[in-house]
Amino acid sequence: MKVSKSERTRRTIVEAARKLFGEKGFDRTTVREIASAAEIDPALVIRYFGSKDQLFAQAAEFRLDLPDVTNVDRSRIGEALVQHYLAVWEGEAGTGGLPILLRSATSSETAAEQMREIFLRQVLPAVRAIKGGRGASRRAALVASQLLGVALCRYILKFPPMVAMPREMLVVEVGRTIQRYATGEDATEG
Amino acid sequence: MKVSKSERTRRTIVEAARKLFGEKGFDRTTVREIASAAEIDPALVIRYFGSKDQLFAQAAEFRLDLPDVTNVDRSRIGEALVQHYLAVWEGEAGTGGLPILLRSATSSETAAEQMREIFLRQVLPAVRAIKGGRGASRRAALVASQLLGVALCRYILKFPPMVAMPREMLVVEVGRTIQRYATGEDATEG
DNA sequence: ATATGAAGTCAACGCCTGTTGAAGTCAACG
DNA sequence: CGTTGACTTCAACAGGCGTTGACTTCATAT
Repeated sequence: MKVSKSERTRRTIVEAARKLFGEKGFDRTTVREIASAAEIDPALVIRYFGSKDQLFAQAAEFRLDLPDVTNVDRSRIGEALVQHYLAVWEGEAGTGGLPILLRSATSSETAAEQMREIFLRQVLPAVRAIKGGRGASRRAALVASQLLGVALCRYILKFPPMVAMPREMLVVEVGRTIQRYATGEDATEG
Repeated sequence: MKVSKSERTRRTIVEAARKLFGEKGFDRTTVREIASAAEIDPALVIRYFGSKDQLFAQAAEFRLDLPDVTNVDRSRIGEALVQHYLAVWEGEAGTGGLPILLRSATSSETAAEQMREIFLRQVLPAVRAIKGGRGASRRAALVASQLLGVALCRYILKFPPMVAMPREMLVVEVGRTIQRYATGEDATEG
């Protein structure tokens, strides 16, 4: 079963939208720009997705896919999480859901709400799986704060030392923090 | 020497601008809204500040005023920094420079550049003062990532557990992380 | 009282935005 | 060939934006 022509255009539009939303955020991306990048008419964007907001909602959808850490060396859980997280950010190269949301969530309540959803449905369960208990939601929030902070400084604000830092160093340094937040205990040395 | 009338209006405008920029970011705040909040004509805003961008630049200016930690118990430097940082955020209640910049820096390169300036001129020197050495800029970047991440989750994205967490708990938990990043060593217990 | 200059208002410009409905194109099918 | 139906374009609307220049208001100083 081949994909219909309309389905192909839909995807072209979403791809263009992802790229632009991820680079400039919701407000600074216009329907006309998206259409131009997809080499079609602006009206078609609306016809396919109803409105700019609905297109954004669709473009921003994604799964964080935190790795299963139940069979990872317990003292290396933090590193494993950071490793995966950075790979997600660098892999999707501006077309992924996280950059899109982070770029827009500081000024759009809708996007902020989507971030809270992701925290609730994807980060919190993962942290709970590592170590349950009454403090799980707090620990998850601390984990999220450190991970989002790293992405903010490295990929969005582009603080030079943060950009220059090799990935492995981040994995080790930030990994230790995540380890403590997620498990409640410090990582053992080297 | 009394303040002239024009000076008073100038300040009214900046105050209104600070409030709105801090709540909704640069793009979603209009000159007309600012004027309306200041109870004057939109044209006056431009007359006084030249353009919306110049008004923003002025409204976003601020000093982080990181405390002098040279005479603080060395094992409590992290806590002291977090304590001060949270006080800044909660004190300025949406009218301070940091919320304004953070709300806009994800989609405005100008605002992002201002954030890099603050990192360079205010955070980096403070971290260097605690412990110099070749890794100071990296450690400062890690400090910034954690602090900005906390503000993002607590004041902007409003992750419920992060909002609910008492300030003292944040000071202790995040303080430990900042302690390690800033000094290169862990905090001693209790 | 009248002139002066600052302080503030008004209406409008040109531009860009998301969105709409009618018209057009083109391949598939009777 | 002619007609359908999916796919796409075109031109335009209504509204909001930052910004401008001419006008009014008003306190002050001569």
